[in-house]
Amino acid sequence: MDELKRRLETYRKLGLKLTPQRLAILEYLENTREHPSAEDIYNALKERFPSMSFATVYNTLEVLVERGLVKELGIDPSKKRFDSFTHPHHHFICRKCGKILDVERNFDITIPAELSDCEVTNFQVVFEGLCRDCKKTD
Amino acid sequence: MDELKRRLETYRKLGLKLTPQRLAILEYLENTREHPSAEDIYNALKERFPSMSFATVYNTLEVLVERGLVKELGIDPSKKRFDSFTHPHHHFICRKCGKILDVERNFDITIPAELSDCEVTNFQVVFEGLCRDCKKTD
DNA sequence: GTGTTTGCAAAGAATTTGCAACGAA
DNA sequence: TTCGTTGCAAATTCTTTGCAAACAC
Repeated sequence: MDELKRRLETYRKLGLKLTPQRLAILEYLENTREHPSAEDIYNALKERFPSMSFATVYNTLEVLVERGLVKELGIDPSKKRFDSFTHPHHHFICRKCGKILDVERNFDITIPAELSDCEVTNFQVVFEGLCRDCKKTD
Repeated sequence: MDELKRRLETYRKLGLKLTPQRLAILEYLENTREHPSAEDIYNALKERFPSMSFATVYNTLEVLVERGLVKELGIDPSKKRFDSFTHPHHHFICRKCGKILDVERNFDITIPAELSDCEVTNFQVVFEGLCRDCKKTD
């Protein structure tokens, strides 16, 4: 399938070795909107790769983040979350269950003057509250 | 001084016991714009309270966050940061040194339709990039 | 006095590292 | 063959917890 070829291409361009584990991690990230943590990824893949270790997940994520293929989110204070959807977009986090939702709307935000001596590479709006499900059981 | 009285008042209203450690932590948080981590707070206070433990810092922070006196920031993926400046405001984080700056400008943001079934309690804009100092040594 | 908070040490989560064996190029 | 990657286990870092002693009220 095309998808696989694209992934192979992507990796090759970055000069990374194409191990099955790496392909699986990238594939998993690209096919979820769940903003998984390292543990989520590990759990999702351990059936297919019973011998895979956490270190591999962390190593791969580190490389992917370095190369800009994946974003590391600092939204959840309890652990890192990862997002392969790198178009600029925004997030909502449920303060009860921790679910993170994408917000794809555009906000018209100009870099404030007080940051004029910083190099601002991007920004995102983080909404916080209760998601639909947690609102019910509040 | 007035400051001390105010802090005592604040605590009393919340029904919290006024231990010297707690007063010191709240005082420290109120007098810094550094968005310190638990460790920063511990280090800053261990001279005055050589016997104070990390547990006390964490306990106190937990209580302060619960009562809304302090905000827990999820901006820094490597650890929790705390902010006693509870007016709604925004942040910039340096992706190199981790410094967090306040951005007090107002942004005109309306809750997007896709979050209409969530209860959005607040939002903040997070800017990311290199601070003035790190820009130089990039 | 009573019930909370402290301090300590130990446990627990999340993440990182060292290193030998492995495998993609 | 070569050098980057994997897997394991151990180490680190950050945070939480259990419990007896101390202290605010």
